[in-house]
Amino acid sequence: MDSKLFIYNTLTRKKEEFIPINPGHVGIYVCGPTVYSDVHLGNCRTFISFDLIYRYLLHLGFKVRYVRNITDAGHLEGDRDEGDDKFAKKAKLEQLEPMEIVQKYTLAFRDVMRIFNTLPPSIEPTATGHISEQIEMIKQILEQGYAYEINGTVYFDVEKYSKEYPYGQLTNRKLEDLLEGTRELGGQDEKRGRLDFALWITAKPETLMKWPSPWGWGFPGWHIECSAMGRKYLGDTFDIHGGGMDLQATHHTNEIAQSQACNHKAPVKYWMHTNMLTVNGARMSKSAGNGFLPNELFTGNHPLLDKGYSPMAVRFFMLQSHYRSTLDFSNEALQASEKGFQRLMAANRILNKIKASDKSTVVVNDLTSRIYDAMNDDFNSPVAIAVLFDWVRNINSLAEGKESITQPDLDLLKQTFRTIVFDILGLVDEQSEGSKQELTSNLIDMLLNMRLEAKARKDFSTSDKIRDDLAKFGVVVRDRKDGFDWEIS
RNA sequence: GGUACCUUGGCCGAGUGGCUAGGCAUCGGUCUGCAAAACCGACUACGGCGGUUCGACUCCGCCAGGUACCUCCA
Repeated sequence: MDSKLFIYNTLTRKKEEFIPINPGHVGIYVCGPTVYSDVHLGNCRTFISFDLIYRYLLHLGFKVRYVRNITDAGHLEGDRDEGDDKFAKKAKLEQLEPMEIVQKYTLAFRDVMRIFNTLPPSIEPTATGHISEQIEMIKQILEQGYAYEINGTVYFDVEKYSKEYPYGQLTNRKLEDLLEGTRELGGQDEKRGRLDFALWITAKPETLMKWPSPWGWGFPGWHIECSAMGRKYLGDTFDIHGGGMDLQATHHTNEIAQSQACNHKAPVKYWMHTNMLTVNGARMSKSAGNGFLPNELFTGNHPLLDKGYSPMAVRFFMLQSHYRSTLDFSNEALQASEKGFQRLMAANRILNKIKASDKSTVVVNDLTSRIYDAMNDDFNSPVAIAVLFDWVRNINSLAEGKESITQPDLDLLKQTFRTIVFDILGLVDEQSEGSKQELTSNLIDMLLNMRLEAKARKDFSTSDKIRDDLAKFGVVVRDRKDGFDWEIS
């Protein structure tokens, strides 16, 4: 492909041509979940978006190292340093060891990711597994004079840093504005500057997860893990760093500051941020209590849901909007996507029934080029899906003989269509999976062949009975000119 | 309060200075023993008020409404 890939870079607020640092290779870091509770659908959206991005980069032939961390340490509640550690708090609540909490929710997270058919990252590093790297980085930042220690806690000196580097560049803000916007913090604060944040936090007697450090027993601040692990696995400067938009202002801003202060290099070339999933216009979040758990969605067991939705219908729903747009979550929207998704899958099956002829009235290359145009424009999956639906129409017309296609073109169409749908968009035809399904499908075929015979001898009462009985089990039958078609509703 | 962003047809959602995605729903028609599916066709929108322009939904300004961030959250 000689067409160019463009990526919207939060740093410059523009779409920029993607030029990897090392030709042919891409290093990408995505902020993963904090595993002290179940991930909700909003979290899933971000990881599904980056899965699309990962898949497309792979498709383009890049050798990609995709790093997505698991945050399993630290994370104070509130910006004051007297907050509780999330893991310790949750551990107390569930009467478990903090690492039991971590294990439980890490496994649950991976299950959910698998259900949504996301590819596993190349490396999934944990914060607790990289304490020494984080301590090392903090030492380096201290040595360079961008941090200070007070009573075993190490703070990053934002004001000193901002004299040399643009601190608020990721959100296009000036330091003065940020200072102005900082709220009054109640109580005493040992930090020198209002914007300073902790790199290392001293352990209190009740702190459960703590490690020895040059500053005594403690645990790492939230932001340092990504700086340390990104550097370790992807280098001082790497290609893409991603995460949800909610991380942009604080987490990523501080990450840049730490890395820059330590390495004196911009850590990342392209910053990518995915937008929020909303419910009735408001952001889905843990604290707001409007989160949906994946399982509630699959089963429909939630007051706001009319019914359950399959994982692939949900994935498709998410891919139908652009990753930088908010996406509003509703029954109607979900149902529309579910039907569209089924139509797409049906077209894929119909593809197998098309017979080649001696000339083509459709231009397969149109599909290919339009898909690349869409995806190269900042991974525009909704436009790609629109193109796919134009071809759903073509595929149906081909099956009905209204259009014709040669064998080489048909082979190309099948290959292209499936590459897009399954490899790039990462969808799965849930209906055609597994051996049990195969048996079911054979049984249904058998019954429908009997029905065909009944119809041939005009025994419509029998043929209707077969159809109606199948309908009772949820099998929808459709007659076709050359036989039949069915699906499980 | 500060800083950004958003407002598209019944719903969801792309996008562009002129050629007006797509999905779902709805209404006609074709096909069918009936039904469904499929196909064909219809419905042609861009918050309000000004401005720039030959021309704006797309650019600028103001207003209204909304959202996010500034505090843990993808």
